[in-house]
Amino acid sequence: MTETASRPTLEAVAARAGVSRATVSRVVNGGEGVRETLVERVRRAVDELGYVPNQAARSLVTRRHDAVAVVIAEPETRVFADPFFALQLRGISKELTAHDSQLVLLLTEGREDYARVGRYLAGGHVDGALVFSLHLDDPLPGLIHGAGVPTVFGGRPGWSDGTRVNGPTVYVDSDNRGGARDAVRHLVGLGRTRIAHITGPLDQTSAVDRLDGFRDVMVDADPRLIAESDFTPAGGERAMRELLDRCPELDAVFAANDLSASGALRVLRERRRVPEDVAVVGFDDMLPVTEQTDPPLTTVRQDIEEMGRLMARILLRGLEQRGRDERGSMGGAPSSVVLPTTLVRRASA
Amino acid sequence: MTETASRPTLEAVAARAGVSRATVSRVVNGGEGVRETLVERVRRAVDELGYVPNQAARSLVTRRHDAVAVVIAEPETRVFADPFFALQLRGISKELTAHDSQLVLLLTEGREDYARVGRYLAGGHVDGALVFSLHLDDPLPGLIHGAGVPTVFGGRPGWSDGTRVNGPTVYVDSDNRGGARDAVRHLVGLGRTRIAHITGPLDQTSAVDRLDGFRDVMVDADPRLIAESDFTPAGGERAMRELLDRCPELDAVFAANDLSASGALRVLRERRRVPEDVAVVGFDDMLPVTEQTDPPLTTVRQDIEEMGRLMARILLRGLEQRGRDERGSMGGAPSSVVLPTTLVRRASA
DNA sequence: CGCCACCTTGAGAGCGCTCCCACCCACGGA
DNA sequence: TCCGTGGGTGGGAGCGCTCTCAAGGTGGCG
Repeated sequence: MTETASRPTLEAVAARAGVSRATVSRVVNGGEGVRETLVERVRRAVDELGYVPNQAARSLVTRRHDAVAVVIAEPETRVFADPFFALQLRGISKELTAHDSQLVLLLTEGREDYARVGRYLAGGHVDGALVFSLHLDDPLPGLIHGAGVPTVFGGRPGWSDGTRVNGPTVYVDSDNRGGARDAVRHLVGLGRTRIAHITGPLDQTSAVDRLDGFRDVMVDADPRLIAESDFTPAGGERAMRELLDRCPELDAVFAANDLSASGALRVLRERRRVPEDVAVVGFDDMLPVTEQTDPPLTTVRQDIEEMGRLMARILLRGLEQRGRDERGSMGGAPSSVVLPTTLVRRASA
Repeated sequence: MTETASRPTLEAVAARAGVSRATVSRVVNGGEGVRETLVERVRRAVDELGYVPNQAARSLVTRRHDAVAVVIAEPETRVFADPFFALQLRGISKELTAHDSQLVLLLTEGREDYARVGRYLAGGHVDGALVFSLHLDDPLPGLIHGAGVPTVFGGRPGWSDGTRVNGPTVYVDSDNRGGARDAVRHLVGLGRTRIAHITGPLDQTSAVDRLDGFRDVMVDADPRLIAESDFTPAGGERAMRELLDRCPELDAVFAANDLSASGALRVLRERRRVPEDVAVVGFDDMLPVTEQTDPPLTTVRQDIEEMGRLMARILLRGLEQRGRDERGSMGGAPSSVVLPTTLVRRASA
């Protein structure tokens, strides 16, 4: 804890450089249309005084904040057990930094917090928002729409009745369905015929999409070969036991994520040989998990950091646009992006 | 991406409620010294108009931001592989939320980013900072001190020459040394005599402290029983192999964290029985790791979320103090806190 | 009945900045 | 020589809020 010195103002710099506030302001903001000698002089004054613009004063007039909120709506502890968000945050952070924007992190603990988030966003503290981890029928998109803040979602928001609440929604997502298809096709290509699926929590579109991808390939899959789970290792164990009970003859498992695959693998190791008897494929390619399972896990890679970066990029581009044409030319409304996935072969399948 | 409506101002609320701006301001900020009937009236006007105070305008005059920066200075990818930060963030977030403060996240990628962080902090955008993951001789504390921002560190900062750069530094840390002692004593209590230690990266005070704790108990430990590592599972594997080579007769291992313990365990499983031949203790009690190793890992628990919460609490308290006595009464300068750890017995030792 | 004290309210200044607009000063062409 | 043009500069308003201070109203007490 140390003392804050009172910081120099534009006025002070102007006085020192012997020019007006307006000129200093121009220099500080790029120096367009100011004689080179003056620019020099002002720059020197800025350095000497250690001047740093007061962001509050600036925002007050520009109505820009150079800040973006990142909303992580995930009450469950699970989130913190996997590096998913950390990676996305990292991608976001990099992109925002490159655009001199700040990252305001809003973590919610259950839906009671939604009101707070809504209030904050409506309060015009940030230029835009990046929102994660929505569940089916989540009220957050509606809330955010109400707040009137430009937003990009991480993962496709979904509603159980298939409608969109309002307006177009921009999101960045992985090609979960396509990736799942690739995974299952790979198993088929290995000659497996009794392929099981351990799902994620089906109130998340990513889990639903992966299940759909599974079904795309296994068109009339025996329902006993599908076990609902929750993306956790423990859940994966449970589901795997269930599957083995119901269908001892299964010869492959596609788990909706690496974590649940690792749980499944633990169970399988006691009763089967992997991949000889049962081949296993995961999803995500979370390195610390996939490389250290026994055997190493074949999985579907998605570039999580890139997703984060892309979300930020799309949002910032939208904000720029919006700033440029004062009265919304419908020109380049940003649209959603679905990133491709790739199958990563390791030993488990 | 949606449109921002122009938001109502204090003025508008005042007009609607038929009072002055000053009165509305009073009500919005707690309503002290305003007649109850007026408070009512203003509150209603606020609701009807959906008024939300403009933070920029407010900060401009109060010089407070109700925002705290969280600086995570960790270039290595490793960070994102363990839930450590996520948990701390969560604790911090909870505490800040309870005090209506926002969390501005500053992630750095290597030291090139330090200047940016320094500039940001010096820019007076936030009321204080919480800083993590310092390494030995890290320039960040100096930078931050220069910026004059009240700061609480996560983990004890350290300098190789044993000095502090300047002024008193406030930090929150676990009792790494004491926890390590407990772990090793537990192994001794189990009758183990040839106890090895897998260290963390020794440019971090936590790793050094744990090593010191190990040495406190194993006063003249054979240096061959100490293997330097890096807190990762892979590093743990490597170190374990090294130890087994050098000292095949070892009968216990204290790993500086759970991740490296899990790596060690993987190696041990192939060559020894755990815990019969070799007992293993970790550190952190990272549930997703400790509960799923084979066998489940005995470890030293630290309450990471609580550390985060405490850091925030100390910082906020300091800020309050500081606000109260305009000219720093030396009264209650906040001081560092070291949290106790507890040994959690599972099957590995 | 008058005076003083206290509580509530409003007026107004000003936080530090941006941005519009008017001004000044070369210039160049008529 | 005079006026028009245009780039460079400064003046000043105002963003939305807080906070000081003075004005007004009320009650208690002499």
